[in-house]
Amino acid sequence: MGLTKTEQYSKMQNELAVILKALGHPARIAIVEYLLKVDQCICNDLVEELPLSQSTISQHLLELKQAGIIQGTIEGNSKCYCLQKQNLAKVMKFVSKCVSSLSLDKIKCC
Amino acid sequence: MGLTKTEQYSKMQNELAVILKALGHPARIAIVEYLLKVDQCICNDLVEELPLSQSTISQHLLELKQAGIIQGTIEGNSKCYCLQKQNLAKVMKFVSKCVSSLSLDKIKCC
DNA sequence: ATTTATTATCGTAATATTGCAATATACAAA
DNA sequence: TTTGTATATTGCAATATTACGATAATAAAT
Repeated sequence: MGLTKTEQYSKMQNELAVILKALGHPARIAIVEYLLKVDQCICNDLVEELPLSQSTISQHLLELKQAGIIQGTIEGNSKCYCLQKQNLAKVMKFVSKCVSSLSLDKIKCC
Repeated sequence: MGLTKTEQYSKMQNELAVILKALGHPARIAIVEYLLKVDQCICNDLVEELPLSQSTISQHLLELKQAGIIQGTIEGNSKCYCLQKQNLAKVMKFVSKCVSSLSLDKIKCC
């Protein structure tokens, strides 16, 4: 098999999974953290920052972009990348729902 | 290659990536949401809830457990699963850092 | 002791991911 | 027009993931 049964889950579950999966790699975490620090950057900045080749970083950027975590706009002969609020807010909402119900000690655990 | 260069990133970046990756699958999102609803459950409850075989669900539960998102304790001849606060809080902290810096409109974007 | 219920593990197949080098594309500047 | 800069794409190899059926392991119940 090797195929996720996407059609069996809700739209929200699939969307969340895509976003979280995109964030589920140390290089992409590093990219997001770098963007938090410098606000915006081009691909080449990351080539100097991370221990990966240019082509690999370009692919990680594409994955983050397709998940809606970053946006990239053409600027001259380079491309400016920055974070996108919307989808990070989705994760925030999900996780805070988890954590808040846990911290209220409502949950009877084992 | 096909191998993530784990040793090149910080401990925090790797830990976060593991947790987020574990949450990056609709079935595992569904499991977490189900646990939020029912507090605790056994594997068989999920077999009736999700469109997956018992063995597949068992593997998803293992992955969530290894990432520290849930815990499972033996209870008679079954196993009781429930959410674990600690690691969800880690994600929460990361994402809220992202979102807060974005919502403050501090970021100059493209 | 045997059956039943619950979960884990093994083996397998299909697909996806990770990473790089090489190449292609696009634009700016000389 | 050629050169340089920045990014994307392609092709490939190694590894990981997803899912299932079959089988094992464990404990409770009959």
